[in-house]
Order: sequence, then structure tokens, then C-alpha cells
Amino acid sequence: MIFIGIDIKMNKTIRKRGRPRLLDRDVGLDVAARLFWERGYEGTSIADLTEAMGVPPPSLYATFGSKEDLYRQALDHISQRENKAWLEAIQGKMSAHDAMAFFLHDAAARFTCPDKPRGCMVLNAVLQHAEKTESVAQLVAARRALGLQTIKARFDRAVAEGELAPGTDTDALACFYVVVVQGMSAQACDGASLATLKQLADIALSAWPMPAAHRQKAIP
Amino acid sequence: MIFIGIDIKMNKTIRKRGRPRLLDRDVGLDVAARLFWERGYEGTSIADLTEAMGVPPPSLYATFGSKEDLYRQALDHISQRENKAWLEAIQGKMSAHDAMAFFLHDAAARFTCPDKPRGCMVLNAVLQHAEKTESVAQLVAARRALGLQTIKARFDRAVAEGELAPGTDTDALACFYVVVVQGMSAQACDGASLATLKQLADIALSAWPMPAAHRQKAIP
DNA sequence: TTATTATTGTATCGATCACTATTCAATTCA
DNA sequence: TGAATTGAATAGTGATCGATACAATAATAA
Repeated sequence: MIFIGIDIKMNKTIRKRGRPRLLDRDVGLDVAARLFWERGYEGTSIADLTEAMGVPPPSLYATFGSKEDLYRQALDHISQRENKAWLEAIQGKMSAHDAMAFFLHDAAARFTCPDKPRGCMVLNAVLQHAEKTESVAQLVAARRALGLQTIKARFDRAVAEGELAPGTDTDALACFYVVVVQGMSAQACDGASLATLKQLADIALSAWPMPAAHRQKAIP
Repeated sequence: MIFIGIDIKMNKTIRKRGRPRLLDRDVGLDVAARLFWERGYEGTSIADLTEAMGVPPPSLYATFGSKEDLYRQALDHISQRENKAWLEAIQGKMSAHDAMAFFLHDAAARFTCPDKPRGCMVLNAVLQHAEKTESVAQLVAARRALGLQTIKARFDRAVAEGELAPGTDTDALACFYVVVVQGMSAQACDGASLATLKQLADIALSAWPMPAAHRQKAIP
């Protein structure tokens, strides 16, 4: 007899009573995330999802709830995988400048990875949308806002640590780099190459504010 | 008797024989453009459009063809209005730097105009989409590519005129500024203020390449 | 075994999608 | 005036949308 169960909190197990599920949750989320990433929320139908997962609709609904619930879970699923590296860089010990350099170049690489959809699943998602998709739009917008806040917090730290001049407008600077990565995502969707994205990442980094001591007019 | 006709090429007029049309073409395009702009292509239904125009579906189809045709025409309609100012700036006599400054600040103003949808109708449109929307995606992608090409051409001119150093990577530089305006559009959709967009436009302009004579390391 | 429970598989549900066949009304031309 | 022409208005088309009702199936519990 094969024991199948799910560990929940301290060795406590729950044995399933009824017929076992055909659909593995993580596999389903991988499939869903890929489709949503590629086609967007409105562009992905339940039929697309069930076909790709190889299960009938009731299985999908039993496992994930509604289409919106599935989208939310797929976002969480992918975010954990995609945000890990740059989040550690941003919140780690390297300088804010180096962290942003890593952030942009890492994004360039991820946005053009051959075995994934182009661009970012979140950055350009549900910007234009039907009224009935408002709640989903707010969902992704909140994630974008979280990213912006994370970067601003790092810049605030850089000001506190003296890397950036006191009085630096960290809101605007954070928004600038989010705008850059957001535009990079869009350009990746339009087919921009890794090389192009890396070049413009460097251009964006050249806008890094100089310490006050070294500030001067560029053109005499 | 009231004469109603359409002037076509040199005073030649066409008198309509049948029942006059209820739907004015330009009014319909204004309505359609606004809806597509706000909700995107997939997020706007024919029912939305006919209701907003106040005409039944057959009138819409008689005037504009298909939904995709209408989208294309609405794009043309809006593009003429929205692109005029910055296109003249880019192709006019002012320096490439000043033209880009105008371009970005004009975009910031247009993307946050209170009586229009936020952001740009084209820049963030149909990036993620269903397979059946592929032709529409290519339509807007081609428009974005045209904008990119226009800016690159201006930078090439700036190199030829000596404003930019010989050997400047105009492709990457053009892509950078397109990325910035594209990200600005996305941030505008997310609610960024005019002031914020203008600030980050200035940051983006600070990445403008210095003439070779004045180039130096920013941090010792 | 028998009962209980949960999930699968099938066949949808009503609503909405883009789109149109048909009929009626309004205009011009002869 | 009457015929021809053209668009409006009604009422749909089949397809697809997200989501489910229902019954057969497969597991555990008693």
C-alpha cells in the first residue's frame, strides 16, 4: 500500500479520503503561469488552460477556484522564482548602484530567455482592460507598486548610508528605474535582443546621480 | 433643399442616393479610439462600441468593416492628433537633445491629461494577447517600431551634424528613450502624477551622451 | 463488504463574443 | 409620382466565454 498524504504543520498529516486528484497543483500553476504570461489574463481562456493541463474544467476549478484565483496563484508561483535573485541583490550588501546594475542586466537576461515567454509577466499586464477585469488589474498594479516601493526603500537606504547625496529624490529615481525595466519588458515582447537590452540598461545606469562633490555641467 | 455631399479630389462631389448615414465617421472613430485606448483591443467589445456610438451593430460594420478594421482606423485617427507635435519637434530644427526633452515632457503631459485615458494608446497595447489577436498585435508593434525608427533617424542626423559623437550607438540610444516613454505610459496607467513623470523624464535626459571632449569618470 | 467521501468525466448552463440576414425606412433619380 | 438605392432597426447566427450539475469512479473508513 502506498501512502499519499500532505504534511501540514509538525508531522500532522491529512489522508485524502476520496478519489485522488489527477492534477498536481505545482504543475498546473506552471502551465497556467506560462499561458497567462504569454497571452495575458483576458487572452487566456479556461479552455486553453484545461487543455494545456490535460484535465477537465471541474478539476481546474476544484484545485484553483476561479480564473482570477488561478491567476493570483500563478502570479505568486512565478514571482517566487523570478524575483528571488534581484530581490536578494537589492536587499543585500552590494551598493545601490551595483544592485541596480544587477537588477537591470538580470532583467535583460530574463526577459529574453529562450525557454520562457518574452518580457515580464507582471510589468505590462492588464494595463488596458475591460471594466470587469478591474480587480485583476488592481492585483497586478499592486505588485508593480510593491516593486517600486522595494527599489525606493533601497535608495532611501543608500541616502542614509551616504552612497546617494542627501535630498536625493528617491521617489523619482526609483520610478525612473522601474520605468526603464518596464519599458525593457515591453521591448522584449516586441523582439528586442539581449544585447540591445543590456546596452540600454547601461545607458540607464549612466543616469545614476553623481555624488555632489563631482557634479558639474556636462556642456560648457 | 440642403445639399449634403463629400468633396473628393478637385470639387468633384458625390451625392448619396440612399438613406443618409446616422453615424458620422469621425465621431465614431473618436468614440472607438477612446474605448480601445482605455480598455484595449481584447477588452473592448462590439457591444461596448455600438452602445457608446449609439448605433446598432450593422451601422458600425457598414461604416468600419470589422472590429480589427475599426481598431486600425481608430489608431490612424488618434495618431494624427497625438503624434503631430512631437513629430514636428523631432524632425524640425531644434537640437536632438532639445527635441528629446520636448518629446519626453510632452509625453508626460499627454499621458496624464485629465480628459483622456491615461498613458499611450499604442505603447502598451496588445503586448500579451491570445493567438487569434496576433494580427492586431503586429499592427501596434509595427507602429511602435515606426516610432523607434523615427527617433533613431533623428539621432543619426545628430551624429551627422556633430551634435552626437561619431560612433554613437544610435540604435541603443533610441531604444533607451523609447523604453523610457513606454515605461512612462505604463506608470501613467498605474496612476503616476505629471510631476513624477516630468522628474523621471529629466533623469532620463541626464543620460544624454556627453561630447567626447567632456567625457570623464563620474566616480573617482 | 458496505458506506462515505472526493474527484473525474460528460454534458452542459446562461451570458457574451464578433458578426449578419432580413425587413423597413429614407433618400435620390427618372 | 414610382423605381432604385442605401442605411437603420430588429432579431437573430454559431462560437466561445467562465463556470457547473450530475453521475460514474476510486479512494478511505467502518
